[in-house]
Amino acid sequence: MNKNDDFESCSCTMIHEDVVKKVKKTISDEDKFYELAELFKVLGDLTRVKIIKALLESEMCVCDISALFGMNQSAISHQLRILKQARLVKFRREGKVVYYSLDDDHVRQLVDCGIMHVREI
Amino acid sequence: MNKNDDFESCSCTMIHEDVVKKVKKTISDEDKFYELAELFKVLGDLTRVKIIKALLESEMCVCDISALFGMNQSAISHQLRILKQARLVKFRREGKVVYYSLDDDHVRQLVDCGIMHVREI
DNA sequence: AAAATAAATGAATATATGTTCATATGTACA
DNA sequence: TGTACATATGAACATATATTCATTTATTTT
Repeated sequence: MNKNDDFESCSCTMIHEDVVKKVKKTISDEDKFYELAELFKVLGDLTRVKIIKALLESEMCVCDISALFGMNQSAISHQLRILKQARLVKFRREGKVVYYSLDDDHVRQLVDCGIMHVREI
Repeated sequence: MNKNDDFESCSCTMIHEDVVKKVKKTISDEDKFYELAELFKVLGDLTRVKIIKALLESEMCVCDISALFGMNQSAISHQLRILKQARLVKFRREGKVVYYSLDDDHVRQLVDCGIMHVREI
């Protein structure tokens, strides 16, 4: 009987079976980790981080965000869609203009946590 | 004189000049945002998030991490290098075996913040 | 010194992702 | 109803990235 029997096949020899078993118990829910990685992935882009940082200051429309960063309106729209899908931003329409803002305070906390790590912005 | 003169060229018309100017002041340091995005990008991968979650529980060697996730030793090594470069993990060597652990408590906070957003893991 | 083992690294490949361009949609106003 | 403008969307392209395979490096043991 092989030491690796409880785990998926892998070219490695397990060295500390006790540690691996203990840790394995705590990370059972793969789906949740997928979601967590997806969340961080959404924040892991310069354009999107900048958009979020801007929205931390003020609600803004697509045009103004584009102008602020000197970027294509389409590029901003695409990124806003990704932020929207991740429920990081929400929007409201007023005539032709669509205003975006942060969806909740978790976002602020999350960004602040990140800033703490890279130090002062 | 064009409204956009203070900003890089962009196909858009700025709508709320006051808002854009106000926000622009607060996001002057582009480099820091780049670092912030890089940090989130590093966390934005399923394998790396799982490694970090494992290391939240216990220091582990490369072999054991590989066995835990049933993944190639090389794949894990590559990912650990990325985590190392981002100063999210540190390591110590003991003979042939290299043990990895989290670099500091910011990491824990950051992951906890993320978990809060995607709800219970 | 040679063999064995844990980990790291480089190259290759397949996949994912961001931006641009062109165009469509939605709204206001003449 | 037609024009103008703000935004959204689809396709294309270029770039970035994760994993695998093959190999190398570092360390221990015989």
